[in-house]
Amino acid sequence: MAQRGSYAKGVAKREEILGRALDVVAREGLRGASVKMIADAVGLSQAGLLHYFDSKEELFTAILRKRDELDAAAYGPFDDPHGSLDDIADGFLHVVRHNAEVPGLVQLFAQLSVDAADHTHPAHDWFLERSRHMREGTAAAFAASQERGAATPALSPEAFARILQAVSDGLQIQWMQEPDLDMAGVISQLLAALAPSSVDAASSDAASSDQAASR
Amino acid sequence: MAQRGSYAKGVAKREEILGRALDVVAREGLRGASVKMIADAVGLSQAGLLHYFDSKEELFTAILRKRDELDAAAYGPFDDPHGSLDDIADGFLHVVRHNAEVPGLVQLFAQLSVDAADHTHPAHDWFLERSRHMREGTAAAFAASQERGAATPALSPEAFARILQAVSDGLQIQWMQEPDLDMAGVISQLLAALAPSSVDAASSDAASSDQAASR
DNA sequence: GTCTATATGTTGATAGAC
DNA sequence: GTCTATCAACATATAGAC
Repeated sequence: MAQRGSYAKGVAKREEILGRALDVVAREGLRGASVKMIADAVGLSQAGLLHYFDSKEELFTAILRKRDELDAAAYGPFDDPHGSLDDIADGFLHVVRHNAEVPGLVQLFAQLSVDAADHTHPAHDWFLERSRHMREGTAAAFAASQERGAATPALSPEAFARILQAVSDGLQIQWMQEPDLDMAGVISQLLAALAPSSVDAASSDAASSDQAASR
Repeated sequence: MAQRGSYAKGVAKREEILGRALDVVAREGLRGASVKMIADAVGLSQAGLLHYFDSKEELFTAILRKRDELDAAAYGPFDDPHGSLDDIADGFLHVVRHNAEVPGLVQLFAQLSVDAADHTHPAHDWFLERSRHMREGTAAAFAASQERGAATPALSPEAFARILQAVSDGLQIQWMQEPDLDMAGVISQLLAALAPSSVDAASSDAASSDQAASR
């Protein structure tokens, strides 16, 4: 079963590099992230690193992709179109809380979000697709919750999904500026206001998260 | 009264440059804004422009400051701590709708928001202060609205202010990626769900804004 | 597969002529 | 007050040795 040849090995090494890059970026943060910084961090030369990733944008996108992968594994796929709103809210809040421990990734995500708004940016389509996919699951779950009478009828499911996503992205920017901000606490309150039933379970294990919605 | 000396002239010229820069940036858009781009746009050399603004950051911050100033003049100070939630929502939605016509400013704001998260960035304090100031007015108005029973009690005023601001910032990023997105429509729906009375007046003159919350 | 060395471009800022 | 010319610093990407 031992795979032979450079292809499998290259892929494995690429994964290993990604894992290490993720670690370093998450911990150290990264302002004006450059290829060289990551290369140094993972113990390769800049050219050596670009042997695995053809361009800066591809590298950074791969890091975020890996992050999504790990988050989904750890906290469940919170974009599952068949999940209940409770489950989605629960997974979502876990991810948000986790984000507060990886400032470098939040910073990288925010920076790339802005850069990738350019329609010619290599990561543009990935961001669009990720966005759309996440909203679809959220909207479906919200619609189901509305039918049960558990969520407010004042909002269209699409608007709710947009809002949840926008709040999350926007809070990350505020949090980068004010690290004391309790992102999960604010989102919990929003969910409690719009879809009361979805929060009871999700925030029961996070009694500390509503101490300060803002400060 | 004709002021003499280079100081007054310098200030006037600086203002004129700012106005022109705002115009061009707003209309043409601006990706990865550089000093040279703006210099070209306003018809100066790069060095000529930096004669009025000592650094790149100061220039960009001045442009956004000017934008706030003009918005406040056109749509009222939506951060007035004594305004009603109706007035604030009204002004806020006007600004949001206006933003959809000045993509370059939205892009510049988003870019600088991320950059200025760095605590050593020259515009860091300005962003913090602007943020805090806006939220204060919103929170106070929301609290008053709650007391009248017009807004949901499920949310603390501080959380509401945070949410409104985060949604606004987050939607701008989504909108940069999907220009069809109706930012004001989404925000209207959110306000309708959280503080019903504040929307009736504010969105009555914008019947077209709820055609599509998302697309 | 990984390195060193480098090509090539851009940036923000400064010096000095006019 | 505005320009041209130039600067050093840094980026990404590539070529070629090993």
